[in-house]
Amino acid sequence: MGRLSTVHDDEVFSAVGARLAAEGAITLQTVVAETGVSVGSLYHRYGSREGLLALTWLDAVKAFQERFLAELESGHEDAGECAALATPRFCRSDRQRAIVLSCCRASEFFSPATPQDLQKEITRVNAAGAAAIRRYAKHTGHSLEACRLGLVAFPLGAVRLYLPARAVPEAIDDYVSAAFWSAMGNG
Amino acid sequence: MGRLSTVHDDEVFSAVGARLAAEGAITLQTVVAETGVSVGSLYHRYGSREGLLALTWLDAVKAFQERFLAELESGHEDAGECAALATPRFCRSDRQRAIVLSCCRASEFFSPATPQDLQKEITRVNAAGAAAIRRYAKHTGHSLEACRLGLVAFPLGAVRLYLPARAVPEAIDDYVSAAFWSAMGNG
DNA sequence: TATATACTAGAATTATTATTCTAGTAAAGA
DNA sequence: TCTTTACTAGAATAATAATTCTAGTATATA
Repeated sequence: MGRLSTVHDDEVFSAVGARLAAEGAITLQTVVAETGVSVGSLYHRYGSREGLLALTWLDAVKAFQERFLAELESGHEDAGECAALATPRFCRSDRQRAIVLSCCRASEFFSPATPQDLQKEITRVNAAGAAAIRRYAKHTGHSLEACRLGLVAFPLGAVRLYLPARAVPEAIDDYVSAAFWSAMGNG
Repeated sequence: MGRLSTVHDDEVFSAVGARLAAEGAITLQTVVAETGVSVGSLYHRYGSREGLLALTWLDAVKAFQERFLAELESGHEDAGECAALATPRFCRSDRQRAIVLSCCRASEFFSPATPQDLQKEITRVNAAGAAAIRRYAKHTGHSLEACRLGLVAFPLGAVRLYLPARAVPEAIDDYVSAAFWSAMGNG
C-alpha cells in the first residue's frame, strides 16, 4: 500500500510539542530541530501548525483524563479524594504533559484556524470530563461548585506552585486531600 | 525642560498591555492600534518590546502585592484568611491585571533580553512577597509549605477556574477561606 | 522670541516564522 | 520488475512582527 511512515508517529510529535510548550512556545523551526523531521513532512502529516498544536493539547488532556476519570468513577468511597490526588500524581509520572495542562492555556493550542475534527474532539473530551464531575456532584449530593473546586481547582493550584520549574513534592498530597474535604464540607 | 509627554503614560501602556496579554499575545502592532501611539514613541519610551512587557507584568504584580501584603501584615487575628481572600477580591476590582497574574506566565514577560533594571525590580518585588510569607509562617508557627498553599496556591487555583472567561463569583470566597484553614490545620 | 529638549510620526528595514512547491525516496503489491 | 502510493526533503516564498532611522512637532526655559 505504499511507503510506511518512519519512526516518527503522533506520539513523538505530541511529546516534542509538549516539551517545547512547557519551555515557552512551539515554533515549527524548533519542532523540526528536535524531531529531525522536515517541514514538508510536518505539513504532510498535520496540514498546518494548528493541527500539530491541537494534537499536543488533546494528547495531554486525554492522558490526564483517563486517570482522573478512572479514579472518579471507581465506585470507591474515597473516589473524590483519589481523583483530586490524580493531579499531583500525574505531574510526577508525566511531567511534560502536566506542564502543558497546568501552565499553558488551551487557547494557545486552539484557535479558529484549528482543523474542525480536532476542535470537535476537544469539545467532546471536555464535555466528558464536565459530565463526570456533574455525575459525581449529583451522586454525592455536593454542589457542582464545591466539586469543581475540590476536584480540579485546588489540586491544580497546588501543583502550579511548583510545576514549570520544580518537581511536585509528595508532601503536597495531604494538603490537596485536606482542601478537597474542605470543599466537600462547604457545599 | 522641553516637550512634555502627551496623555500616554506608563499606566495607559501597562493597562493596554494587560488587556492584550489577557486576550492572547502582546504585539507592538496591537499596542499601537489600541493606544493610537506610534511605534517610534513606544521605542523612545521603553527601548524595546521587552521593556514594555516587563512593565506590564511589574505593574500587575505591584498592584496585587500592595493589597495582599496590607492584609497579611495587618496584625489582625485573621490576617492570613484575609490575605487569601485578597486574590478573589483583586480579580473583581482589577480584572485585567488579575488575568495577567493568574493566567499568564512570568516567563512571557521576562526574558534574558529584559532590561536589567526591570529584571532587578521584579526580583526585588518577588523577594518581598516571599519574605512576608516567611514571616507569617514563623509568626504563626505553620510550615512554609502550608502557608504558600493556603495563602497563594489554593486562592489562585480557585480563581483560575473562572478567570479568563467569566467573573469570579462571590460564592468562591467561603471555599477559599475553608481551603486556607485546611492548609493551616495540616501543617 | 530663540533654542534646547523631550517627545512623536511612520516609512523603511530586518528578523523571524509559517507555508507552499517541486522533486524526490522507499516499500507494498501486481 | 514495475507501478502505485504514502511519505520525505528542503529550498523558495509569503506573512507577520520587531526594530531602526530620518524628519519632524510642541513646549519649557532663557
